[in-house]
Amino acid sequence: MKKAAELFNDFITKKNLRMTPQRALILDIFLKKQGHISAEELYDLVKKRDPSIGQATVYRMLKLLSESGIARAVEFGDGVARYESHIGREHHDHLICTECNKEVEVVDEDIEKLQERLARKHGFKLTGHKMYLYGICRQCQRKKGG
Amino acid sequence: MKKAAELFNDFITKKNLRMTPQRALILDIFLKKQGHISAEELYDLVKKRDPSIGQATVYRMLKLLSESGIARAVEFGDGVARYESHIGREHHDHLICTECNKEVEVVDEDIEKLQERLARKHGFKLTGHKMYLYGICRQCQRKKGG
DNA sequence: CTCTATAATGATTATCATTTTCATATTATA
DNA sequence: TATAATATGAAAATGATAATCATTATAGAG
Repeated sequence: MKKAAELFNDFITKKNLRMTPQRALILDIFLKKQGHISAEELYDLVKKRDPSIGQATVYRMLKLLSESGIARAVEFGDGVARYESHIGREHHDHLICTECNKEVEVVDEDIEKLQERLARKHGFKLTGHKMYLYGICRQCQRKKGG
Repeated sequence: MKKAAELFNDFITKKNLRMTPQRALILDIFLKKQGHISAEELYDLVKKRDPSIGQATVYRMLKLLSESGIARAVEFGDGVARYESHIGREHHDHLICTECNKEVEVVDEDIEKLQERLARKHGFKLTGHKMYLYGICRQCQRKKGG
């Protein structure tokens, strides 16, 4: 938690921006929330603690969090941007059940290595990736079978 | 080309929908366009051939194309949905240069196998995936270096 | 071929997430 | 504190997509 707050302060300073109570509160709430969160969900949480904060501020803050590398966007293809904390968390990809929308965070070192290799083969220097695996989870397979 | 048109006809029939000149034209243009295309880009192309076609029809058609398995959505995270032909084309993933937005279609059989394995490990039956690799292409690396 | 029920069309409006605007308030600093 | 720049919140604007609805076109029955 502390590390992220420091990182954000560094970012703010470097960019000649300013720390404000609103930003501090939004950062705090964002970091405490695990998993992914949309701007609106975050706004709802923020409002509970300070109803005077506007949602434009939340949107603006999410942009700053992304730029600073503290948050990163996760696309689910439903037209809503979601963000997750990118600091103090392991990198992971997403395994999603297309029946019940359950989501599991996964990592596979071998895949990561092959991604590097694949990019290099095409002359690219890999800087990041997003991988979404879609399938049917155990429970939903049972449901369908029964 | 022919195969996709037949597939769409089968889909249309099975769903008790109807083939129309508009749908035929949009399908034709969609199939001829390689790479990915947004609803608006497709609409612009369609308008050139028949200015009377409305964009609602294009949106509706893209939905049908997705449902029928002829098109599939590609997310680029810029808030615009793009589609690409999914028939008569090899499956592929995307390698994108974050500097110049150049995009290369890639496939790696080893990665595909590991994805299967990873999903299975979590009890999922894999039905599909999306993988986006982000990096800096050769030219842009040079540019930065020079 | 004609009739008929139903689906498709296109123009328009609505929706929903996100961004911008702008007047006001707050901040860091001199 | 005074000042210049940035941040805020409310509201309006935007942009992509979806829904509405009156009209038109289609497939199949006869």
